[in-house]
Amino acid sequence: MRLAMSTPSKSIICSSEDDYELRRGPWSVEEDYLLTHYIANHGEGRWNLLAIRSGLRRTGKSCRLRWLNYLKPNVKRGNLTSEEQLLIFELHSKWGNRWSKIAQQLPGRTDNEIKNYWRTRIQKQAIYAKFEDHRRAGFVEFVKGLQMTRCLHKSQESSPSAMSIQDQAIPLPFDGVTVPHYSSFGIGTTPTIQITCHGDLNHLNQHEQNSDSEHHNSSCISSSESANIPNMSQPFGYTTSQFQALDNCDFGMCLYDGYSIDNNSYDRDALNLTTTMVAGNLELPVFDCQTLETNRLNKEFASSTWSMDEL
DNA sequence: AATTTGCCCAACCGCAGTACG
DNA sequence: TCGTACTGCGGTTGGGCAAAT
Repeated sequence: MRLAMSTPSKSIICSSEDDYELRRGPWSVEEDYLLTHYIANHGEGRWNLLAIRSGLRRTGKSCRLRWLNYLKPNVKRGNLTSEEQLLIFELHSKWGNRWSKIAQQLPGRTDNEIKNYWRTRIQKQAIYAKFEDHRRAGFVEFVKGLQMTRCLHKSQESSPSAMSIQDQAIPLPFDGVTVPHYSSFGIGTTPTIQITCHGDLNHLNQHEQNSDSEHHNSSCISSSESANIPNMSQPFGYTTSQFQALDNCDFGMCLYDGYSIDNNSYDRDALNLTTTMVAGNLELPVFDCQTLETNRLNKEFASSTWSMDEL
């Protein structure tokens, strides 16, 4: 048995002594057609047999993977929705790297896709923040904390005269952050988006007090709201500079009824995002965390205004 | 404009579990 | 009961592409 790089379509051809060549690498259109056609006529399963009878010079495993991850009709293409992302967070905190199990809860999504999503977008961020064990209790809150940090940066960007909060050790109110009731929104209903956070938000208040008064309402957290909040806990102790790096995660869109709402494009008048204090809890919007290029998002943030008034 | 860098994702690999003769 | 083949899962790799330099 030998391995050789084949020139056509850069695929690798594995040639055995009996001159039977196994193709590897990217699938061609013809191969896709052969596989789809065969399965349409004979059904799935018996992958090794399928690989032989269909005329594909692929292993059964390769055929199965291609079918399940790409060719199967119900496979969804494109970016994960906000709802799917949050569901992944929740399920991963519950089950860990059980990708196939998680994928079962996301119709049309493959374990491979979810795994890739996690690795490229979430795990990377967690490692950067030295939060390597994402199965540890609180990782979901960590992820949501990223969302909140986005909100803080948002407020900063919308208040040009505000004091810089970079490099200040600002404790983030992770504990008690709860999932918003996104799943209960009905089409056509007015959602109340909630994030609850326990603790002292006076540092945020201080930041606000240093802001120009005309931008005073631009923060996600108003002074009045943070006035009587009990002491803050600091479960992870991230500095804002850490989170600014984490900020590269694409938390740039407001979750609304399961749809991603671009900061610039949604109809703000149509939104009724209530921000209320309930027993020391503060409600904040939830952000999408994927799908758009980081730089583009940053530009969008920089150019958009997103004040409490608008909310 | 050319080159480098980093990201994303399709595909591969190895292992474990299951089915079957 | 055992051995083999098949299937499924999770981890890893590498190519393509776009952004950055």
